[in-house]
Amino acid sequence: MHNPFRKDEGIAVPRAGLTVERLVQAGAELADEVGFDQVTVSAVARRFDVKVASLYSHLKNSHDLKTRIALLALEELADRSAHALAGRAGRDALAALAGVYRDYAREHPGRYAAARLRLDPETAAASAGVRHAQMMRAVLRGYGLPEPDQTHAVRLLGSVLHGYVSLELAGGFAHSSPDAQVSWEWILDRLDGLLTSLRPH
Amino acid sequence: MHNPFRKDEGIAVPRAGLTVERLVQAGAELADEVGFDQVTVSAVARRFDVKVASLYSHLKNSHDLKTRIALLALEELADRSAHALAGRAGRDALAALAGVYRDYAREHPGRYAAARLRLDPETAAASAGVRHAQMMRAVLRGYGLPEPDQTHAVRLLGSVLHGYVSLELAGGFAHSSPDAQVSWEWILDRLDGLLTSLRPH
DNA sequence: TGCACTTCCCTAAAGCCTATAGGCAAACTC
DNA sequence: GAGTTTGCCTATAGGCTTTAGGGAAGTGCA
Repeated sequence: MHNPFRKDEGIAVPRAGLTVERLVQAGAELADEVGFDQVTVSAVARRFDVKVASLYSHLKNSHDLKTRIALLALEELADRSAHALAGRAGRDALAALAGVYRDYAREHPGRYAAARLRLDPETAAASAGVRHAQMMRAVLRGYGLPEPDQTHAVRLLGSVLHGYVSLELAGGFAHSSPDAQVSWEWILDRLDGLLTSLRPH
Repeated sequence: MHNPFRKDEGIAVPRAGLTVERLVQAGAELADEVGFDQVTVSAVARRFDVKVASLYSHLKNSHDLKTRIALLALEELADRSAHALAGRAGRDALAALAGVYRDYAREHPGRYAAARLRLDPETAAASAGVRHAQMMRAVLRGYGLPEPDQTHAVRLLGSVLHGYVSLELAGGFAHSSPDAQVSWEWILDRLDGLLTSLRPH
């Protein structure tokens, strides 16, 4: 697979070149293919055609692997969000951010599930989760809401995005009309209207 | 625990009285205590002070156990919802339904997680999930929305409820002001206002 | 009451996963 | 090229899942 040399029946067995980064990357791919809860140290070892014990010099344990995959997913999602938000404001920014979440979840369901992993406070504080919060606030700042409305709106927006994407990923809207895409746009329109109507004048 | 007789060092070892119902009930309690993903056939067997293999005459496999816990949770949640909705309409009904979801998730986090388990189509179709959909539509019917708006609104409502409850359960709103309760009410108010404004006149 | 039959929980065993300890050889350092 | 470090290995132990088969407690009927 990743290192064809390792399966040779010859005498020389080159090293597999394992690094934490490669392991986490492989774990993320595995998550997208078979589901985040199916990601296991054993499965990743199998991908590299290497014995399981070999991974334990790179990873503390199974939870460590999953946490790192979660952090990777949060980074990727934050990067995409930052890129999509550049130069946008208002409804445009809202739609861009929402689109990033939805697309990421559909392209990388396993990673998206990983990003929902509950992190311990210190890890969370050092993660890209902070950037997510900042960007969400940035989008809402465009609507000029006073506090505490802005905070409430952050929570509403977070709930809608996460909730919709989760339900769609779980197949909740499949095989029923109207198409999920139409509802998505309808929801964004209503959300935009709501936020706009909250601006003090 | 459930059957003190079984640990007696005496000769007679009475039967444990295992039934699918008791196993599922114990599994649900276990889920609330240690998390749904920690629910295992072994752990349930331990609760009844019984060997693991004994459970396999009552349960097909581990997945069967989890599915049954999910179905139990869906039933309980649907029952509570039906009770809470009786005689209510409009904003009242909306708040009642939302309150049931939120309270259930906080009282029974493991069961709530179980309720989010992805069921195969036939199982889902025969589950209380159907009642959930009906009740959500019933709440929205009170707002007199035309189609396809009503469907969009069902999806929005589902997303907000599930999203908010998930995020709160994951600790997303803990240790930050304003209090999650305040945001919750704010969100319900906005949602009610939004739905009301959509009614054709 | 006695006997057959069913039900219930058991022991045994195999397979996969996590995790730790210790070993040998490849790769780097000087 | 010798010494050190690094990287992947074997071996091992414990936990969870699942199947196969056995023995004893309960049930029904003569």
